[in-house]
Amino acid sequence: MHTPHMDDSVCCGCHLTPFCIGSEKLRANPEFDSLPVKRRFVVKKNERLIAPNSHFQYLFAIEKGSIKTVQSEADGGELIRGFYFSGEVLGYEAIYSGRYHFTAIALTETHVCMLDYHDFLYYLQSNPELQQHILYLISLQLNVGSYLVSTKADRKLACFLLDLSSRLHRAQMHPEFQLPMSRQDIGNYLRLTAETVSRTFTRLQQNNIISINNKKIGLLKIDVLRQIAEGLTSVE
Amino acid sequence: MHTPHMDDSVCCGCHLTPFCIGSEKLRANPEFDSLPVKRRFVVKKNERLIAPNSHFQYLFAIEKGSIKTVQSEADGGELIRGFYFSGEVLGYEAIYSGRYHFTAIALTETHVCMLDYHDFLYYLQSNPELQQHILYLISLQLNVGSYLVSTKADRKLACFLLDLSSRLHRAQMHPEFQLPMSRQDIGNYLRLTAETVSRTFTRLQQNNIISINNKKIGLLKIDVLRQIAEGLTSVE
DNA sequence: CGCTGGATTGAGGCCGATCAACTTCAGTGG
DNA sequence: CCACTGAAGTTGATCGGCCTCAATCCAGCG
Repeated sequence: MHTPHMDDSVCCGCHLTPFCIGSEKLRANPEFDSLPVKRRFVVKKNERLIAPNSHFQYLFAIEKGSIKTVQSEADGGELIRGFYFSGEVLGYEAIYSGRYHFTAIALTETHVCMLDYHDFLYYLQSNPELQQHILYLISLQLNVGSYLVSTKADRKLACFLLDLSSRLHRAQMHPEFQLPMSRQDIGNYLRLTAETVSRTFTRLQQNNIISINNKKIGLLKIDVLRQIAEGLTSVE
Repeated sequence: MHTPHMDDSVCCGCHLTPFCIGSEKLRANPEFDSLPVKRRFVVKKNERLIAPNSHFQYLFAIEKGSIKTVQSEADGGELIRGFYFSGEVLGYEAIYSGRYHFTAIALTETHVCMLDYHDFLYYLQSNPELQQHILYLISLQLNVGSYLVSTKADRKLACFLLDLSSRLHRAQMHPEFQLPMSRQDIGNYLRLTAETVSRTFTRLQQNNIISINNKKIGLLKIDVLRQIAEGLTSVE
């Protein structure tokens, strides 16, 4: 991990905020402890947050920014396991094995909170609401990226764009947004080549379903995009 | 759900057994409560355990047998989301939405325990060890089926067979086993056609990497199979 | 201004889907 | 026990979509 510098800005929150310092609830009931946040810091673009195969110790809450987790394959290829955006929590996959079987890299400047997992477990004991909430969050995680199994490229990309449009802005659906990752990253995630991603974007644009200008995406016909995402239509 | 009949046989356990009736630990410390098991019953082959889109209320622990979860798609196709075998627990995916977005069907006669989720949460409060254990189990679940994103058919199937060989017998790796599901089910899970599954099996057999006789599988060269699973080699 | 890496576009080949024929298997009833 | 039947599995021929490789375009930046 590159030497991160501490973050003294105002926290804009994450999925664990209800249990964290300064939440409404905790201010009203100072007898409750807050989540044991180890420290907050900033990871710069293209810097590494987690080294591959390193020992699992922390969950990372992303306050602001975007992260990719990358698994290098035996054949030399790189597989992107997931993208994580503002508000989301990263690291659950590593609990079972005690190791992060991936590298985590910031796609944009990213503000992160570290939560020591053992402290977290200890805090969990005294907080049944968090017990329920954490099961909810991991359950959500189990359903993320289920569209990866689609076979058609246009379907995968339609799902991907719809997914991004709601996750990039803290679950608020936005029809316009900036792609934080490259075509290659998208391809590595969806198991397509960058060329196929590019071609499919072009076709979607030619049909006026999306607009695309480098990394700037606009969803023009969301209903059509949803139909493609469900496999009911194709482009061209 | 078809009218299930109660199971009065001896329990052979599941991933939650350490917290359940009759475990070593609980017999030694009778002051601890046991997990609130609602009831045990048997689901016959091809019968339904969970109706599609039904309200989430229970986690299901599979004591013995095999289950598939099926999601019907808008285009009429059927996607198999997962297979569950002896010892495994089914239902985490439904926590976040409060609904099972799938059908669960028994592939073979299956013995199941129902756990009411609200009772489970209540029990969880008083049991930090279970808190830790359940996070471990769901973390494991997050990593199941990660090989689905492979692009090549032989690679998917190699991963699938290795996965099955260890999961079918309570995490004990067995080089010989019986496939509980059809070629079509395998295809729907791996996003291949039944024809491709059949052809790939045949090629693996011709190279003496596996033996296959209808549903009976033997893994002859596990090291080679692992290489294929990692994308280092192909068949033929 | 040229450099560099990402993005786009084009031509050709391969793998898995599709469609169809055939074989094998499991279950049923005579 | 065998004959029948429908489902599951295998095998073959063809087609199409994505990959591959290569050239070009473009944006950001010194």
